[in-house]
Amino acid sequence: MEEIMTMIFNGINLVKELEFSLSSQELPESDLSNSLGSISTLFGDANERLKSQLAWKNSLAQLEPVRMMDMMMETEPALTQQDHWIRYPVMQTVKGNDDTSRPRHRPRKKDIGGEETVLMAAMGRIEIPPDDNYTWRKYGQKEILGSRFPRAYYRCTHQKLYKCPAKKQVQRLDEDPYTFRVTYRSSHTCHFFATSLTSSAHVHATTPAANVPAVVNLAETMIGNMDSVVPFGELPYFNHHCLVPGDDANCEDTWNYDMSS
DNA sequence: TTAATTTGACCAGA
DNA sequence: TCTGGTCAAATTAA
Repeated sequence: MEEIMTMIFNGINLVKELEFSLSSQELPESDLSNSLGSISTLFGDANERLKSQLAWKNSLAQLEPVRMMDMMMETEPALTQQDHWIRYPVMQTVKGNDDTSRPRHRPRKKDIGGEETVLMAAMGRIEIPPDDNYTWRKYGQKEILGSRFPRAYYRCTHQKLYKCPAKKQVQRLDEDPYTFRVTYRSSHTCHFFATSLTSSAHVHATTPAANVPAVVNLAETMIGNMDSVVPFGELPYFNHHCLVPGDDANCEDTWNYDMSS
């Protein structure tokens, strides 16, 4: 983090130098271009490093939320709960729901299948939840009774193309505007992820929590394409076994973390 | 031009 | 009848 702060301060110094040069009108256009390029590169690099750092912490937390929380509390016990969420975005499962009762004309939440609600911290003090490595398309927003913030409704971008039923709702918490309650409904069947198509081929199907894609995607960001590093079969994968095709209610979903198989 | 977002209306369940 | 979830036309962004 210190390195990132140093980069930011260096960028600020460059801006100040540029400002001074402009005010004294002693800067040729070629130097102006170089100066702007340096500033842009410096802030861009700092931003990228920051994003990588946050994504890394986020993905670790998604793998083992409880253990990660314990580890972080051990190392920084003085942090408040809110500071903790802001600094280390953590995904916490709140509840599950597999109610699949009563068919209706228009598919409603109880028809769609599995439901999982997680709490996700904003990436810093901004009003958007962290990326979960899927591409979503917003299809609605509603003011919710008793809530200060509206609820946003998203469906998978690939809904039409691949008939992917995945949906999610995002709601900011009244008590903590920097925390989002994200409710995932139905699993992705599109098998594609926002930024990594190559790695997605290794994942047989997807789950709402999307843990593995996040890790694979992050690893690719850090060390390049996983194809050249991790042989197929050594990645954890998701089994989606249906007795009746299309009948999610009677499917068996399991993660296989056994690297020896 | 295409894709995504916004937003008011509509629908279904409680 | 109220509320939450979805639709779809209009608008905006890329």
